[in-house]
Amino acid sequence: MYSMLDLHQRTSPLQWLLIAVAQKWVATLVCDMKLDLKAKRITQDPLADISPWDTLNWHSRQILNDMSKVITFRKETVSEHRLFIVLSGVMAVRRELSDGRWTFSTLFKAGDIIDTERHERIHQGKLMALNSVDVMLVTSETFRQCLTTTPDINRVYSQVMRILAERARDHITDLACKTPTELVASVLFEFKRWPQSIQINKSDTVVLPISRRNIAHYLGIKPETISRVFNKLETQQLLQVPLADHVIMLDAPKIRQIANGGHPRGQG
Amino acid sequence: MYSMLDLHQRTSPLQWLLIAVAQKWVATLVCDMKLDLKAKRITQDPLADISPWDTLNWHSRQILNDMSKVITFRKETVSEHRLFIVLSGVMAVRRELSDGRWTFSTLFKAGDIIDTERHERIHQGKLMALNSVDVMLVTSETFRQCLTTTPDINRVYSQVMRILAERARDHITDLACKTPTELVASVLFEFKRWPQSIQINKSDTVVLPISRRNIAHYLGIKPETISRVFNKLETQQLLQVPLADHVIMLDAPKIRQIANGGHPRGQG
DNA sequence: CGTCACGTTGACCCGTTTCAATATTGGTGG
DNA sequence: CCACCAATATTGAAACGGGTCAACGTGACG
Repeated sequence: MYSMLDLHQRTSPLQWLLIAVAQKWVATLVCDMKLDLKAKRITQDPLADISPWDTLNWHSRQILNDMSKVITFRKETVSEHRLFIVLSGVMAVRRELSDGRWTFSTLFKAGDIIDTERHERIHQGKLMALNSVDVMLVTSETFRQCLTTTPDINRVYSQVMRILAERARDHITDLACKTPTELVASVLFEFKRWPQSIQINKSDTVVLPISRRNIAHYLGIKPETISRVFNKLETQQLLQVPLADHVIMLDAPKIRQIANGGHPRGQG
Repeated sequence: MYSMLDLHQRTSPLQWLLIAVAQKWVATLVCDMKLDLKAKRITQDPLADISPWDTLNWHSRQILNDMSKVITFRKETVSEHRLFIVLSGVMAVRRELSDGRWTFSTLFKAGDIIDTERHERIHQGKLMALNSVDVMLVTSETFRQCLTTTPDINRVYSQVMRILAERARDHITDLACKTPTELVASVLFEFKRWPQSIQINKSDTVVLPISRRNIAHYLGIKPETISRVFNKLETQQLLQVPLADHVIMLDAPKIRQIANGGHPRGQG
């Protein structure tokens, strides 16, 4: 940049050309630097793009970033940490019965905060990464203190916790009354709302973020049943399954209707 | 009291008798007054006896009491309030599907805080009293502000919220993998942990705090199934059901084992 | 005494699980 | 690039479990 200013002092036609070329080159260089800076800023402030943490003011995010570090769980990893924010991927609480049956009681996606520190009771289940998962690790004491000192963070924290409680109640409702067909229809819409890792322009395409086997464990049914449900819905022209993890909703309203209880027992 | 002192000034045998009678009368009167005072204190500080709110210091409880009022929901009442602490009785979130099926997704007992204020989504289900329920009503703004200004209250609040989240995950696990027999066994222990309205000296007796019909809706099964399960467990000498809402555990360890997954499909 | 809600019992049957076999996918290394 | 393996997904057949429905018993209440 300084050399460019120097060039300006003594101008000749050739030099003008050189200057023009140099300017262009420098411009692209600066542009690249800006992009690089932006990329760097994003990696340093990963919450900026994740709802609802993007509603934090810059200062609050700065506090959070300063007290935390970003780490990655590889697929199938069990986390010993019990307090962090999910940045990408899917984590789950795996809970087991004594004879080996188990379920994913909760799924956590980007933006969710996982706060399952032990209180009096011991067994809470394992925290597992179903994908490669980026998380933002915070230390318990600092974070708890920060919740009392920074109302902005407390606001978002309690908002997320209430959304999670609401999702849990949704899930309970599903498990308690829905038939497998309705369960699958519901979970399609649940995944549809999630931030898709692969951006699909077709808005009616849902990318299943986890394997069907894991979906089955989340819904409390068997993988075979999920397969049969997809078959049935496909023959009814309600959806298409071009790939194992891609579902195209052909008749979203009808699927929505099924998800809300439109397929009780005794309707084939 | 003053008149009694007056009597003391001029003593005669008859007066002594009168004094004695009067003293006794006054004593019982004072005693009654003390009881009354104590009752009044309890009604003024209802959190003093309810875990985990009893761990609050006196000052914090005073703050909570000052900002709130105690009201009673009668049985079957639907509450429009969405933020309060349960003092006695059982409340539930009733959620429905479009075709009439419904479940109690969450049960709230004494000590639980109900904080289901709406965020972006609309339908969260109805808050219902399954009993006569005393609650401590707080105004949202005051309470939220208080959470930021009083760490003591914030501590208990987040403790309760985490316990509730944990209970939700328990419930999800139950619904997702357990057979009806295991569900019923589980719910017996859940109720066993609750503060019993009627104190039973026999520690192995569980008083069902809600009707079997409602238990069925909570567990996502039918009342008929619950009845059959009790029959089966009774013929296996594991428990006794002297009254419809009293269950005596004859073999608590075995029932515990069943609750944790000791009765999968295919075991009769 | 009638009504109503709740709980119980029995018979039947649909649907999900179970089990087994096969097809498909994805990853690894030659 | 292909072969190979493991994990996952699919398909079929059979069995059992809990849902459904109907009828009856019971207790609370006016």
